[in-house]
Amino acid sequence: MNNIIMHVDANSAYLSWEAAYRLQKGATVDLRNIPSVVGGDEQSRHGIVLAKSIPAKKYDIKTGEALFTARKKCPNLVVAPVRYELYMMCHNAMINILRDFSPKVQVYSIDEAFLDYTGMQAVHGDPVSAAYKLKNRIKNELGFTVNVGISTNKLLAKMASELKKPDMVHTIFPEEIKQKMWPLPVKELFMVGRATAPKLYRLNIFTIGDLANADPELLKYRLKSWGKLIQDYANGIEDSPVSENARPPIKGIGNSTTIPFDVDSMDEARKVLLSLCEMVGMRLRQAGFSAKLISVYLRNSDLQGKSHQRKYEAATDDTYNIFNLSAQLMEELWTGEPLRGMGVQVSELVPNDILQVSMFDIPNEKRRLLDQSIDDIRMKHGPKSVVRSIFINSGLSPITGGVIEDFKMMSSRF
DNA sequence: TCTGGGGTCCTAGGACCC
DNA sequence: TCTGGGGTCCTAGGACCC
Repeated sequence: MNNIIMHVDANSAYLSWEAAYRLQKGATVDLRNIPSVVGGDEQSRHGIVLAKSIPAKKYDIKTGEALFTARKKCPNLVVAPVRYELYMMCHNAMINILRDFSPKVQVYSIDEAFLDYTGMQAVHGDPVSAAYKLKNRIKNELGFTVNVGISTNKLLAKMASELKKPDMVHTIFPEEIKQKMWPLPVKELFMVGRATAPKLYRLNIFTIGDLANADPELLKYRLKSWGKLIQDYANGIEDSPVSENARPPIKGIGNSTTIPFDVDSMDEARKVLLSLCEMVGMRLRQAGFSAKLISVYLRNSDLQGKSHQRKYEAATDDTYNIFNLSAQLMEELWTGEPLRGMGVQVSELVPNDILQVSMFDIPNEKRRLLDQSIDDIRMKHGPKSVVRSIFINSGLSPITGGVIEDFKMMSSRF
């Protein structure tokens, strides 16, 4: 018997959620019906479009583009600020409804999830009518719309949910691939991004169908293993399971930020780094891991990025250690050009409970207790309740990044 | 006036060892 | 001074996703 998989995708998630929230608060205008976007704060150089309404799309406004250019395309564009706590609430409410339709739900991102409907027909009826019920329940109870894609695997379900939007149910069953998926531009295929698409164009591959029927040897020669992966996808071949709640163990924790002004002194650079390390350290300790690999990322005013990393035999979760090691890496990497952005990433994580060495390290033990009590206060009273004095009057945030509680992105691959 | 922030996975090339 | 190949580890960068 065939599997039945659904993919549920909230339409223009951040924007719809903001719109629903405003209506609930008594707003008279629905952001979804006017040209509007959710975007960052331009004053602190975080000014990009994160989500757009359908009317905004008509002005050719694109997700990821600068707010400035978006407003040039549409002078009366409404810009709403980012509100992650709201998004988390909407996410949770949406997932709870999905769980009523099947116990096997895989959260894929903040606004997408897979649902394994195999064997659920006896309870909720045929897949298409169940999908309509699900979609309408979300619309009626939560006030926003979703697209539902239905097929026999995750790839096809996801491709189906991305057909016409919003508020729609689509199927792409294997026998429908040729008719519904092959005519689409090849860049619409999952895993064909802005680097792969031009390579395919040069091979005269313009549609998903072209890719499906291309010479496998040619693809292998030009695109290595990637060629095989995307050709399989073009043919609807994919068989990863819907893995409910099985959160894969985290591999790394990173924080990066665009600084409101270009940094050109070592002193300032160290402060930014420290504010990033504070959050990395806290999240690392909260997750119960220590890290062996530390990596620093710098971005200059031309938006060129570079990184430098080093592996340490002694794993650490100590903010002070992480900061010192990353500061050293930064000094080795930085040639003094003005910096627009910086990042710190730790990986090669070791669970603290199997790590004993640092327990015997008395000087570290003292700092460990300090970190722990600061974490406790910050968890209770907010991340900025304890602030290092060097940040006072610095124009810099004393702690940056990752406030979004316990939310984890899944792998970008199935 | 330019383009955020969080992830995962893969690959190329060099170092080093046998 | 010149001559191998294989395996593994490491780093930097690039690919993709939302």
